[in-house]
Amino acid sequence: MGPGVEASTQKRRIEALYAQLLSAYGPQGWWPLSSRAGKRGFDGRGYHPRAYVHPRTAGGRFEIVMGAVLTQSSSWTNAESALDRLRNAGIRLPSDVRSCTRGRLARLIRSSGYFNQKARKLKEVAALFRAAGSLAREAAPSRVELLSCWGIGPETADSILLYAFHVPSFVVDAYTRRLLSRTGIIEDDRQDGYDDVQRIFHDALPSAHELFNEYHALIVEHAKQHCRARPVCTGCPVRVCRYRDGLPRAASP
DNA sequence: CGCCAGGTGGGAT
DNA sequence: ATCCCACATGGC
Repeated sequence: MGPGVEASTQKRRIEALYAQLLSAYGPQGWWPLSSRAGKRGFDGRGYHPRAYVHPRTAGGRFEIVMGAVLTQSSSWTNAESALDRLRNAGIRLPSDVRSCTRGRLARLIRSSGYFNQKARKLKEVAALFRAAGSLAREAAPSRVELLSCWGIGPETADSILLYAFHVPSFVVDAYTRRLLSRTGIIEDDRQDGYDDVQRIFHDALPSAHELFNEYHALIVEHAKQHCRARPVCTGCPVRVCRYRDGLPRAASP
C-alpha cells in the first residue's frame, strides 16, 4: 500500500472496483474448461464464458491444472486448443501424462507456445499429483508444495488452489498489476511484488473463493475489453483511472 | 509487420 | 534482492 493511503481507503477502492466490473460484465463463471468438456471423462457441460460447473472429478480438476500451465504467458485460445488435443489423445489424468513421451506431449501442446518447457512442466505436475487421491477435493496441496514444483510459480499456484480446489488464494497476474497501477491503487506495476499485490486483495475482501474467482475473472475480461496494453477507454466502466483515450493523465484523487 | 497474450526459471550483477 | 533473458505459437 502506498504511503499515506489508509487501509480503509484501499478497501473501499477494491470494493468499488469489483462493483463496477461485476455490474459491467456480469458473473464470469470461471474456470473455463476445454471446448468439449462434458464429453466422456469430463465433468461440466459448460464452457467459458458464464457456464461454469465446478469440477467434481480428478479429470476435471487436473484439466484445470494443465490449463493453468498451458496458458502461462500465452492466450487462452492457444492454450485451449492444446487442451483439446490432449483430450483427443486421451490425456486427462496424471497417469496419462506420465505414460506419454516428452516429445509427443510437446507436439500435442504446440499451439500453446513454449511447448518444450511446458511439456516438461506437465511432466512435473503429473508427478506432483501422482499419488492416488491427490486430486480429491479435500486433498488440496499447500501453496508451498505447489511452488516447490518446477514450472509452478505464484500465479499458477494460486490459480490451481482457487479454481481447482476452491482455496481462497487471490490470483495476481499482469492484468491485475496493470489495472491497479492505472487506477492508482498501486504506484506502478513494478513497485510491488506478487505477495504485496495479493495482500491488498486479501486485506480488503472477505476470504471467499467464489468472490476471488469472480474478481480475478472480471479483471481478465476487463483487461481484454478495455484495459489492454494499448488502452481502449471508450465505454470503460472503471471510473477512476489515469488514462483516457490512451493518453496518460494525472492520478485521480 | 510488430505487438501482445491469464509466467517461470536461471544466470549475472 | 533485482534486473535480464530464453522460451514460441497464433491473432489482430
